[in-house]
Amino acid sequence: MKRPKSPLPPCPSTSTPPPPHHRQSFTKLITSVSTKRRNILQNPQPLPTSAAEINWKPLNISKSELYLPLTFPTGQTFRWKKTGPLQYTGPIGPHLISLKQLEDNGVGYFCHFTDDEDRARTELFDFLNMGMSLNSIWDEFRAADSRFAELALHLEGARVLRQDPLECLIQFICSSNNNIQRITKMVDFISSKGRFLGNVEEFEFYEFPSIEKLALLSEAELREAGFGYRAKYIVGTVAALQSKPGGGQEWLASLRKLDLQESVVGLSSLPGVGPKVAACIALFALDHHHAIPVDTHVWKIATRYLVPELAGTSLTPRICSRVADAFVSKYGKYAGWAQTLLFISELPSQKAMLPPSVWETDEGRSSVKTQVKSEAVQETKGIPRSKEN
DNA sequence: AGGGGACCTCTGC
DNA sequence: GCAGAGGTCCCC
Repeated sequence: MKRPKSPLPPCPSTSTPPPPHHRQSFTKLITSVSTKRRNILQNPQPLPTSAAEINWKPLNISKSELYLPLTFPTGQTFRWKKTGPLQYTGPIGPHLISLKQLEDNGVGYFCHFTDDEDRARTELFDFLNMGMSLNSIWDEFRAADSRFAELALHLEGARVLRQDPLECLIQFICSSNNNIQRITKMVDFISSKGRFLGNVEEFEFYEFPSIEKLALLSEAELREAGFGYRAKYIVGTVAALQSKPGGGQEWLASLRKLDLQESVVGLSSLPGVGPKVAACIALFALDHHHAIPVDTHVWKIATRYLVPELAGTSLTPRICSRVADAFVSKYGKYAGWAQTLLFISELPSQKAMLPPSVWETDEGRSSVKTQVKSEAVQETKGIPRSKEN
């Protein structure tokens, strides 16, 4: 087993489990229609999505283990939407779940649409990687790197999710040389081919389409939808998956059992998957916690702090793997989790809220020209983070 | 092996 | 206009 035994408390039993009929009636208020009917759904019913109406069930997890604004809108997944203050909603398999940062230093969840609440909770725990203790992992990073320790003070709770491999693969093929807004639009388009789950706020949510459903997409249709040259990658990758024994799903799942390098070799055989995308899938979906997605931000960090001797060279696969090795040497077997925090700290939205003291160079300081009014900035205003008080 | 350019589209300066 | 967006592919 790659995943260590849970250092966190097991599934918290909700203190006051609502009677089954409660859940049932509540769920019925949610608009949920079959795929066949969804195109006649012109005026979705108003939905009970305001925080006051939702009976949040507690997850026994502190803000330092999971802080939603640093976990969901920071580029790991493009399927989750901000549906309220400190609140995010997204599909996990056939379930539609909202999460909210609660005032009492915890996180609440609510299953909008599921036929099996217990199973939904189990899959939520899995998706949130609850078996991993962010605090323990970060303790090692803090000990190894004072700069990480400084950043960690301000970016508590930036967690790595455990996503479905197929969803992750398709999302990150879309991500190449692309911006978040457009990636989201593309992922939404693909998602809309799956089974409709329901609306929350202005968003429609869908189960991610199966490989069989994805295979119905043509390159022309994807180009029409604005995928550009990535259209042929999607079509090619879906075809490659279908050609695997068992139809691809099995093959993807098997990558979790291989070591990182074998996984990356397998993934890289798919069109549109290079070293960066492969590392993202390995880290965000395949339990390879030391995978290092080396993108432009990480490359900057690496040449500034970690491997200055590589500054000026270009990001070839070989150099890419040297950078990854340097990360693993410094941070150890969960190095990918360190990369995630460092990446987030480079996002303009997050950089704007870090004190200048964490930038050791003038270059870093001057790169933040204006205060960016980001989601996370605003969220942080909502519930002040203790370290900044 | 590794540098260089093309590739879709959209946003921000 | 033109670079840049959490790159990849192809060619030399």
